Amino acid sequence: MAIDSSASNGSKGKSSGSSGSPASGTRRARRVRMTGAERREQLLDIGRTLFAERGYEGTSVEEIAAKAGVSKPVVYEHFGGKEGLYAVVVDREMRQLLDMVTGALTAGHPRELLEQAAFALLDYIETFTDGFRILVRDSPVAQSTGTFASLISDIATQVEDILGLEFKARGFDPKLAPLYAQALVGMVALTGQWWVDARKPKKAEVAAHLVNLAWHGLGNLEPKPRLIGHRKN
Amino acid sequence: MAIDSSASNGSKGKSSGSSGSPASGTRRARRVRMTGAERREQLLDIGRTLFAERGYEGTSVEEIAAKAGVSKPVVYEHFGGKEGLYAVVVDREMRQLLDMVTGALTAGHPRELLEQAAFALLDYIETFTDGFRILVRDSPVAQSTGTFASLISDIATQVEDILGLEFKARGFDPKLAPLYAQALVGMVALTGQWWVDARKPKKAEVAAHLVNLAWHGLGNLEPKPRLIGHRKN
DNA sequence: TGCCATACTTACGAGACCGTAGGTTACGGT
DNA sequence: ACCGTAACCTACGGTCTCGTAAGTATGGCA
Repeated sequence: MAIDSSASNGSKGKSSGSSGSPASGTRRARRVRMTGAERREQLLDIGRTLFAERGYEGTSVEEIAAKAGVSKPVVYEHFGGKEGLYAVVVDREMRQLLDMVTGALTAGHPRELLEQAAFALLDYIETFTDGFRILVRDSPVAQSTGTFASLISDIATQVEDILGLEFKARGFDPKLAPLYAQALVGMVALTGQWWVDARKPKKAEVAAHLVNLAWHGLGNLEPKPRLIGHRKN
Repeated sequence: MAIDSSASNGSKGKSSGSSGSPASGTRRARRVRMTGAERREQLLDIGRTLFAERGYEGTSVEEIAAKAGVSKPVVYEHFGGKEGLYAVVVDREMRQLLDMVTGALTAGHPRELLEQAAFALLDYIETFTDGFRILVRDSPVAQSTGTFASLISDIATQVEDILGLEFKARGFDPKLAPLYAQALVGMVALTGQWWVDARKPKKAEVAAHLVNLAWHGLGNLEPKPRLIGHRKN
């Protein structure tokens, strides 16, 4: 419950490294038996992958353990069970996504905020695809919190606040802010979900077009939208 | 494989009706033993409800049978198994939704099309909430077809065609049509998902605002958007 | 070198669930 | 009143999975 370094060593099977600078403290690199923390991270990694591709119920503890090269009780030792592991995986992903999006929603002009948030979400999706897949799927445990819908709503709430202010300043009904917030977030989220598979335009371009649509509308689309902040990747 | 009447008698448990005009042909109303078709419809109804709230893997055949007041083999008799029943449920829902949306995408002006499609989706969500929940969840069987993503893509493809023409006429790159189509569909779909729970503004109003956003953009929002076609419910 | 904590294993109990074999009851026509 | 068919049931085999009990190896440290 304390470790939070996103180390994520991608070792699978039992192949051992060749040489190596000592990774942590006085420990040697080549070994089968891991530190508690190392094993924990490895299990989280594997769990995330499997949960992403098979869902919660479709993944068995034995499978996770096997892929990590250990036996079931190890998993129970670390996380108390399947739900425990799943909870940690989901929690970390939600944190990650929320941090990225929230971080993007701090600058100034609403249009910039929109642009940054859209880009941030796409960035998260690209970087943590498995996590995104897990969040999109339905969480069996913890209906109230932990759902993707609740996460989306969480983000939407932040957008709401921004929109609410803007609406007030422009004389619109602020009660409609949630609706528009939801629509905007939904637009970006589902576009992201689509973009996960068909990565046709580049991330920045997708973001630019999303902003274009959201800001100008179909009636006044710009032919060649550009992001204000210049991003490369 | 032939019945398609959406009768959906909501009988649960074993309580028998009181009086009653004969429902079909010469049969009496009060009876425990149903016709094959009746039982089939009932099982589909119950299955849809349970799948909607617990997901595919979270629902057991025994549970479905129990809720219908019969035993497992009846389910196997009708649908050959859990997957069979699920497949029929999903198929019907996809058909329903696709019909409604496709039907809404036949008129003339793009803006009208957008308006009608948005309304159609909201209408489907309101009327067949359970079905929508099932479609939104992930289908375990049949990865290629049957997924919500594929359905969304299916709808998005139709929107693509419309947008593609419009883009060409306006001198935009038609290759971007998929992106904008996905964004629009995503906007409406996730707003609908949100609206399922918090039914705050009325359906028509939501549709009007969605059209407002999609058409004018945040930069040129109309204060009081109205639907062109006047709908009541 | 021997000890001891930590990492890890084998083996198993308990329960859930799918799917089926074979038998039973009610309904409708004759 | 009888009989066949369609609807339905009890009971069970087999598989899968979670979770636990009890025992084994490994590696640092006195």
